[in-house]
Amino acid sequence: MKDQEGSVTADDVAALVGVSRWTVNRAFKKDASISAKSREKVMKAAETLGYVPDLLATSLATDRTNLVALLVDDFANPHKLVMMERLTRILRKNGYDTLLVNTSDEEDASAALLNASQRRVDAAILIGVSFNDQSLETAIGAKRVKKLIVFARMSKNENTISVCCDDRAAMTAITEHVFAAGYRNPFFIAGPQTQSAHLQRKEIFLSQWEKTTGNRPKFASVDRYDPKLAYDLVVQRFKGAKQADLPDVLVCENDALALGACDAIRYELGLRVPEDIAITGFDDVPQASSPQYEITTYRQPLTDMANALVEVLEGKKRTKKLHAFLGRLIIRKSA
Amino acid sequence: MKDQEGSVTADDVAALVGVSRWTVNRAFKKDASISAKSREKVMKAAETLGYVPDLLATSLATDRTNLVALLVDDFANPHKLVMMERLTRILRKNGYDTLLVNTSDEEDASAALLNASQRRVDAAILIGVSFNDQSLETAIGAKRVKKLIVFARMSKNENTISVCCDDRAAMTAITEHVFAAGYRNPFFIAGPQTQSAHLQRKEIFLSQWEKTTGNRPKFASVDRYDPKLAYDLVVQRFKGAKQADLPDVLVCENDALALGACDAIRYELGLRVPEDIAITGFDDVPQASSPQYEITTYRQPLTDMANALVEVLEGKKRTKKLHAFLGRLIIRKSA
DNA sequence: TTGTACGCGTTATCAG
DNA sequence: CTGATAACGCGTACAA
Repeated sequence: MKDQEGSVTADDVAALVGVSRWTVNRAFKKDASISAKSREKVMKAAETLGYVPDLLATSLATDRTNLVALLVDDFANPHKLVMMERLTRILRKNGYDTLLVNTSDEEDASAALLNASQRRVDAAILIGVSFNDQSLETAIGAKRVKKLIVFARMSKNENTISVCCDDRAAMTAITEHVFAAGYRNPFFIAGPQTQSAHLQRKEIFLSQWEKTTGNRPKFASVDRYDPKLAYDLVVQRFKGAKQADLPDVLVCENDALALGACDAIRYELGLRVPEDIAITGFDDVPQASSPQYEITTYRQPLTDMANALVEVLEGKKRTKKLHAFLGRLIIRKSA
Repeated sequence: MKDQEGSVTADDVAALVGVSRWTVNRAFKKDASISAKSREKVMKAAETLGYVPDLLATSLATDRTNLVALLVDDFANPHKLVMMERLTRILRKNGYDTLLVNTSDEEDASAALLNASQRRVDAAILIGVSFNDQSLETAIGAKRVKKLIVFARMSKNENTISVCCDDRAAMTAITEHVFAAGYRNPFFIAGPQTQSAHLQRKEIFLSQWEKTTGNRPKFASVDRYDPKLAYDLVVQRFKGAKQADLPDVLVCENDALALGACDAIRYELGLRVPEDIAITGFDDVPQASSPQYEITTYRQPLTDMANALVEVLEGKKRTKKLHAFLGRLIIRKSA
């Protein structure tokens, strides 16, 4: 026999006030036809009883959960922390709660997604990368997930909506800056290459650079956005290389890679940044502005993007497949 | 008129198989009395129809959601990313989903907590710091939250369960190491001081050091676990100070602070780490092992802690108020 | 403005 | 082992 069992229902309040349960419900509904007097009485009683509507029951009845699943897979990328903070805050401000789904473990990924769908999330938001194209298809195919949104990336998938930064404008700005700064021998470090959640940064940079200078830069990619992997890549690729074979600037797909690359240049190649090899990143993670790094980077308009995301959730925006926003180039010392 | 409306219910499956809805349900329940044959038929039909039990309805009926709220407030601390990854993964492995609640905005905090409780989470897990003592009290008082667990911290609150690292053992190890390494003039940098989710590191270090050497170290604290704040603190406190007034080691409450302090020593004071001033941290965040920092730190047994957390959720562990685990000192170059 | 069936999809429990 | 009834807490639609 537990205490009074925490669960106060609308009936309890109704009984106390002396009205029907539905009147109580109306009191909690924004634009319901109820007399101010009734509402006031109800609210007061609710207060003393500690009643609040049960979202579980509400969701079950309305088929709207106000819950979204946030699928994340690369926890090694510090930018994820920034994104999560911004997204959860703005979503909450708009009445949404966030289910954090860790899909870094391939096996669990589909199970996790399935589970989220079983909770009838209003939408699934991908802010990961290497999310299995296959299970994504499955999820959509089964229509279990009402909306699938790819955040901060493009998606070629037909059934998906992308809310992201305008990569073309961004990389153009970076390219122009790098060129104007006098660098002539860039090397591009890319992240994982997937179909479902794609980034065009590499392609855009390569073609822009080729258009400008006539030659196509070399590049390489790593499997995850993990500074350590970028570190290893730089070591393996450039340690002991002849001066002539070294690039004069490393254009990185994002800061996570840039940070690792920067460490490698200094501690493994024994060279200086930017004097010997310059670096650019993307995202403007907090670390990028640390005096140790001072990475020249590009800041995504996260708030705009998050707000657009909300609009997509509410169905305000037309079912446009792509919502792209302009960010800002942040010039620091690294390039 | 939407398509077939995604929502396949047990009734649909039942109709297809030619049994009652309850038989279908039993097929999905681990230890239900149902013939193997029936189950097989049901499962096959479910597969083709794409049926999975609805967790909303299940929760409503069972009063168990298998959902926990993760309350986070200091997103500037990179260790949070590590914790979130570990927790979500282990929770999921044990059948729990995670609601990520951002409480960094004071105003939203209580609303967010209330909202989580309206979803009937099985427990609320605090991995933040400056969580408002007041709203915590409110939450517990209203009995809206069944279990309140403070992760990676101590809590003086009676109605709370702590799952954390043994700070006494940890700080003892750090103290001994620092002393053995020959440092004699330490300065402690602490984080925010709250009641609800407390850390004893400062107190323990101060008393241990005093016991060993006879003098009590000086210390200072910042409002958030943000490298930038530690950076500013070091600058403000030591920039331009006389050699004699400088400590020979900065013992930091965690890596977030250590990283910022390290930057300040090098870039603002123009000194070397560890030659001029050494540093120790806590948590062993990924960055701490970067060649730029090489921070001597202490790694919490996160997996053990997460598993203990699960046991608390399942009610296996006695309602012990505190569950502490032993971590490991990681010695690097910074001290 | 207020009150009344009925349904949302599942589980617990009892009858057959 | 299987079918049926009640209940979880609330929303919609309609009637009063």
